[in-house]
Amino acid sequence: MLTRELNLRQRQILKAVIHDYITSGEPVGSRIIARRYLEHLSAATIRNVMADLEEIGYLFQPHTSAGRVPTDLGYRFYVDSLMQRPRLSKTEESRIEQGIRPGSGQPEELMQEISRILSDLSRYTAVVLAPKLAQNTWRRIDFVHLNRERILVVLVADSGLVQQKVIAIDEVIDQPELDRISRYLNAVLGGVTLREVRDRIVARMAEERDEFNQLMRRALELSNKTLEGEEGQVYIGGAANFAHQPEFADVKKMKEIFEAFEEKSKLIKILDQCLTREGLRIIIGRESAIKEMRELSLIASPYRSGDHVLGVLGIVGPKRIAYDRMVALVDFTARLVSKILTEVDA
Amino acid sequence: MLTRELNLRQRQILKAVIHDYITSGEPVGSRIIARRYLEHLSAATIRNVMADLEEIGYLFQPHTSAGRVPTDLGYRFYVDSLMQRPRLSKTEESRIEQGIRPGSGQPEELMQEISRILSDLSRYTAVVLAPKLAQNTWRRIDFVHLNRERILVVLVADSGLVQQKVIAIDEVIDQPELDRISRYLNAVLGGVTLREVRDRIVARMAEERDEFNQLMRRALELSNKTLEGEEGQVYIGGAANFAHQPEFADVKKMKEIFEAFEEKSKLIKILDQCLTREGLRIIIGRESAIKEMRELSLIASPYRSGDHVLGVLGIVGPKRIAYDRMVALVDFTARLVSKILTEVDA
DNA sequence: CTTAGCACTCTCTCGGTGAGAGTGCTAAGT
DNA sequence: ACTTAGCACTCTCACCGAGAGAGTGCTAAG
Repeated sequence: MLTRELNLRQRQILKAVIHDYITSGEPVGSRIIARRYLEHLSAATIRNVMADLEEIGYLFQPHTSAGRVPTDLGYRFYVDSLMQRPRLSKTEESRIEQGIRPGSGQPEELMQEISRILSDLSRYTAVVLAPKLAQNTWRRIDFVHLNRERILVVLVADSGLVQQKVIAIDEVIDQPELDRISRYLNAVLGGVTLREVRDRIVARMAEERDEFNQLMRRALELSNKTLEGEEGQVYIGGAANFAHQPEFADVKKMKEIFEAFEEKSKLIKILDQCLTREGLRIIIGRESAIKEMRELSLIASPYRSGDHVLGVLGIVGPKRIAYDRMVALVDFTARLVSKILTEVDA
Repeated sequence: MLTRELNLRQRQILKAVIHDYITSGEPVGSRIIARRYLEHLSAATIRNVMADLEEIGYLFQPHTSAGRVPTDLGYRFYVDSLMQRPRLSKTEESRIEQGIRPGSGQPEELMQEISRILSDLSRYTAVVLAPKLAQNTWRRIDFVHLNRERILVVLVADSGLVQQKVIAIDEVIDQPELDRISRYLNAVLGGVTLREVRDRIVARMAEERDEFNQLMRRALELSNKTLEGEEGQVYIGGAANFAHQPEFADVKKMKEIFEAFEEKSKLIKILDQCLTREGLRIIIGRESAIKEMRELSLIASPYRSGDHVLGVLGIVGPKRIAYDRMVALVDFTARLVSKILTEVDA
């Protein structure tokens, strides 16, 4: 497949087909392209080119006498080589800025706000992967003794976010001892993940050959318990927007999609992939290897606090989504969120 | 309307119509009733009775040559006077008991588990209204100083649930002072809501004529801030189950419903009504005064910790839901959750 | 009071038909 | 050599009408 060997005319026509299909949702014929996009050419000429594009695998014909529809490959070429990246309007930018203001510093609120504003502005479905305890870098840790077996761990991230977790312990540790442990941990903390803290403790224990230092041992145990068994959390906004889309008018398809959204584990798997990479990513249809995403596209970008990637935010929509606008939207939002989480508050 | 003046035969026939409609989803004719439910009567006789029931307003005919469908009033009479209350099977009971085990003591988990098990077993949509800070009675309160303006409030309920909230304060309060305040509040706490604590402080301030006692003043302020601006939280499980239902095959209706679920405020409003009342409640179709619920029924029951009603759990489904089974399911679950939240853990 | 019989009404399914859209191919034009 | 007009062909979709099926209300007889 000579993906990058398209000549100007082929590129123009592919672009036109995709644009038209994105707005209309109906297979687009040569006539429409000739009239609406390339007036100096006749329908017959365009037909020839379209036949070529179909052969390369960029277009597809649902049936003999229908127009053409882009394939996954066609969209891929479009987003990689054809698409321009428009900016959002000032109005939209300020709507986002207004919409995302984490008052309390609790991640839940921030995630809700992000998913809300993304789904409102896109009219599609927003997905946000929350920061994980393991991923985040922390400024402070506190332990609150709840009862004999349970302790509440309070973590304040460098970004100002506050996360909590209840952990179960085997031995009784009283509050003064907990305070000592947190003082000890806090001394090591600062711009560092909990995993790194653990490693440092282990290193220090080795170095000091003091394997039975109770304080260190307990600090290690509490850190472990805190990191233990954490699964990603996804916030979904505007799932109902799928009902707008004519291509999901079929109830079976709708059901499939809604079930996929409820069974969040698959979604987390895809989003996790975006977590490792830097920058915005687009996953089109079958590219995702997940059955339910066959007919969907994901536009997602990681967000950071400082240099640490914390989570992912994005939009899920039909493959005929307005990629250019959505890229602008997701990109702007991710940058804004990163900025908010990076500016350390007093 | 002489609602309770139905004779035996009318009751039998109404019950038969409702049972058949609930399982089949199709308008039921006199023939079917005669064959399947009341073999000693002829279709013609049943037709006469059905005509009567239609006149009273319990049945309705979609068109001249269709069978009958129950009206909201018909369902209402059924659940009030006709329905028996079966027990769940042992298998189901133990599935629920297995499914609801709040490990961490964080309400989120418990709510998730409840909504999951309810939607799994009912094959409809589960709704759970989370406990509110204001409603709950507390065993302990702690404050963790986060930074200049923010404090984390940690509340341990009598039920063992742990809830947190970040509040913003105007004046700087350091950790030792926060500890003093929490000691003071803890002394008043125990089987009591935060609102009552506030009232007691106010009373004591009045009594001691010591309006400028800083400790009390600050304790009061922190309690106020904690209660401030709390909105109900709803957990929804199995929304995709609506797609099973033939009556929502119409995409427009589906969309309406999904949007209603996303816009949770309306749902909260309905559930709040169930919060005040004791015991299980059934709301059928237009009884709810909320447009989106027109075609839906809600079966909900409050759950308690000790004598305090904390929240509500229930099931939303089409009006032709299997009321008897759902009532058993919701009732059992509410009792179980109440039991879990009442048994004080060590 | 119950029931059999009957005419009537309404819906739903199915096959057929024709309009419309779009194509590929061929041959002529530039 | 590329472009375009013309044309036959294919496929879908909306529409129509007929007929089966289901259920009713009414009447008259048991």
